[in-house]
Order: sequence, then structure tokens, then C-alpha cells
Amino acid sequence: MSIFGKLSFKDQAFKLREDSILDATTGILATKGFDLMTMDDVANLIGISKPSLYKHFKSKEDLVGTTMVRLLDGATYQLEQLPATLSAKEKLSALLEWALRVRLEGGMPFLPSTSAHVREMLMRNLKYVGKVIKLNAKLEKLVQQAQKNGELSPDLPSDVILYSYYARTCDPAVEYLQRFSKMNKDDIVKHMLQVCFEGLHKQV
Amino acid sequence: MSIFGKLSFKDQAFKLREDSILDATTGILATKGFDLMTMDDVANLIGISKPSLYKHFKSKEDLVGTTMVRLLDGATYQLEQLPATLSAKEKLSALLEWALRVRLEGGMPFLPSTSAHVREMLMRNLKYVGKVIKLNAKLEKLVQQAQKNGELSPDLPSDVILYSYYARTCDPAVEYLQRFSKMNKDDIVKHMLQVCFEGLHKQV
DNA sequence: AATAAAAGCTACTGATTAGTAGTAAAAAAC
DNA sequence: GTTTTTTACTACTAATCAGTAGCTTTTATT
Repeated sequence: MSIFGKLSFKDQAFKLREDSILDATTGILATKGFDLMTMDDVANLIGISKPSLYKHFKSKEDLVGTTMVRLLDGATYQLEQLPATLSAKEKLSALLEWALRVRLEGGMPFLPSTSAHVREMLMRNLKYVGKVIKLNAKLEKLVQQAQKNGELSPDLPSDVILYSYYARTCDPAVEYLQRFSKMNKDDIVKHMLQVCFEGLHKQV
Repeated sequence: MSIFGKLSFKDQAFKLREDSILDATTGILATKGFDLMTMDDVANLIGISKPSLYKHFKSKEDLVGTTMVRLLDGATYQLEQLPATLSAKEKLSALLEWALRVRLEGGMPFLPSTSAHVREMLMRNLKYVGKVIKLNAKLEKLVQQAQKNGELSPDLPSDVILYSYYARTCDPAVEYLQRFSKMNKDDIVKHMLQVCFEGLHKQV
């Protein structure tokens, strides 16, 4: 085996472990949140020591930033994979459904909404900010398009719709339904989508 | 002045300061959240020392618990004060409006949804739990009543409506609109109510 | 005014945790 | 098989923060 091949294999293993670190971080962030997550938590969960963890990420901020970037990449990828035949509103609905399902699998930490401290930290992360802006622009366009073609309310300012849409991806009602109502995942998703687009009122 | 009178005056001052401690705590919780709020933050904000703070509350847990109980009492009071002529849905709407306005004034820390850690802590607080259960029962009744009389969707399980309703009181879209759109408070409230009950879809 | 009591404060303790120094073990190179 | 290099770990440091001991100042009482 050539040196190049071996190096490549080693790099591959390194990358694999990095992914498992990000998986662990995602899970811990989802349950404990940023402030209570310790670097020891992450290291212990995947069975390495803290200094080994610091070989991959230079700080807690770096680790969480990278985790959030990967999450954003996932969302962007999902959006791009959607069939072009879908309408603007259908795309928004499909992406929200994806986000809700990720969360129901215990995967989505919803940090930025939680605390000003975390938001500021992420805003210092240029890679994260860049990707947020890009995704935001795409979603903004979809919202405006859906308003124009009458799928979403033209009476509401588009930022109200956009921010409310974001808020639904981290709606705590999901956890309550999972925890207290023991409703199955499909039903939770179905109802959350209805509440998002149709509201709580009686349908006509 | 009698001893009794003096004691009563002192007690009154004590109660007054306790209120100002709770005010400070509410504000700090709203901005920094539980984990990042320090007892020194609270003490410094109102210009007393930490040991003086501990004269009023025996622990951080106690302080935050009392703060949340006062908040719950406020909500319950609001609900009770509403004119009996209002329908079930109108009452729910009015209470949500009140909660949103409190938040827009920087007053409402939305803890329980934020982190499992904080939720567990509050669940150990019997006074808090008792009041939550009582308020929850009232709101549950209103939801079911509104579904029966056709004001709210009878297709949705009532717990979906109830949890979604709770979620709206701490919807992060409010902060985003305030921060990035610089929309005035009345418009934010108006739009959030519309989104809650009518959803994002075009109205018919 | 002298004394007693209450209130408040400075300066500490102990626990936690991000981040690191320096050593042990394993793998690679020769 | 010996040396070099990489990898990983144990055990530390420095900072933060909840909670407290014990002193000081103010206020009330006689």
C-alpha cells in the first residue's frame, strides 16, 4: 500500500471520528443545551479523552459551531434535493417536515432561539453566518413566491411568515406531544404542519 | 408608633425589596436564561450584596421558582379578570395577547420549554407544579369548549391545540421581529395572533 | 449616651469545567 | 530490533459561581 493510500486511510478514519463527535454533540445539545453540555460529556459519550477531542476542535465554541454548520448543510441539501415540480409552499412544507422528523429522532438542537449568549457566539462564526444568510435568502424567496401565487397569506409581512416558519422548526409543542401525549411521530408531524399553515381555527 | 406598626412597616419594606428582586430576576432570566444568570447579577442589578439576597431566597432554585410562581399568578389573574361575555376562543386570544405584551416589555422568561434541566428543577417545586396544573386545567377546558362551539378546529386533538397555544406564548419569532424588523409592538402582537389562529395560509 | 440587635457587606470555600502540560503507549520508519 | 513519530491519556491550571462565615455599620432601645 502506498504512503498516499495509508495517509488517505488515516485521514478517512480521522474524518469518521470527527463525524461521530458531531453526532454526539448534536445529541447532547438537543437534550442539555449549550451551557450545560461539557466537553467531558462529549468525550465520554464516544469513549475518548478530552485532549483527543481538542485534537479535532480547538474549543467548545468551535465544536458547536461546526455542529451547527453541518446541520445547516443538511437543511440546505434537503431543500436542493426537493423535486422542482413542487410549489413554493410545498417546498417550505417539505423542509419543515424534514426538520421536525430530524428533531423527533433526537437530532436537532435548536440553539439560536434559546439564548442571546449562544446566538452571539454563532454570529461570530463566519462560516455559520454565511450559510445562514444563504439559506435565509432561499427561504425568503420561497415565502415571497408563495405569497404571490396565493399559497401563503399576502396580508402578512413576509418576515412575519419567515420568522414564524423558523419558529415552527423548533416548536416546543413537539417535545410536549412526544413526552406527554405519546403520539406517534407521523401524527405529530401531520398535526404540526396543519397548525403551522392552517392555524388553530376551524377549517372552512 | 406601636411596635406592631413598626414591624409592619419593616415587613412592608422587606416585601417591596423582594418584589424588586423578583423584577430583576425576571429581566435577567428573559435575557440570559437560567444557566447564565448568576446570583451576583441579580444582587448587583438592584444594588445589594449576595448575602442580602440570600436573606430573601435560600437558593438560586428558590429564587427562580418564586419568580416563575409570580409569573403564573399573573397569568391566572389575567384570565380571571377577563369579562365573562368573551367566548372561549376570545379568552384564549386575550390571554395570549397579554403574554406577548409582557414579553415585548422584556418581562417574560420562557424557561420550561428551554431546557430539560430547568424543567426538572421547576417540577420539583410543588407550589409551581400545583399552579401549573390548575392553570393548565382551565386552559384545557377553554380549548375543548372552543372546539365544541366551532371556534377552534375540531379535527385537531385538543392537546395539539393546547401545546401549540403554549408554544405561541414563547415563540421566538417575537424576538426576531422586534430585533430585525423593528416592527412596533402592536403590529407584532396583531400578526402573532393571526399566525397563531389562522396560520400562514391565505385567508379565504 | 450606652447598649443591644438587626442588616449588610467583604472575603472566603468548594465544586465545576474549559483548556493544557507533560508522560505513556502504540505505530512507523529504518 | 532500535529509533522516531504519532496518538492518547492522566493529572493539572485558571476561572467562574453557588453558597457562607464572620466582621462592620446602622438602627432601635433604654
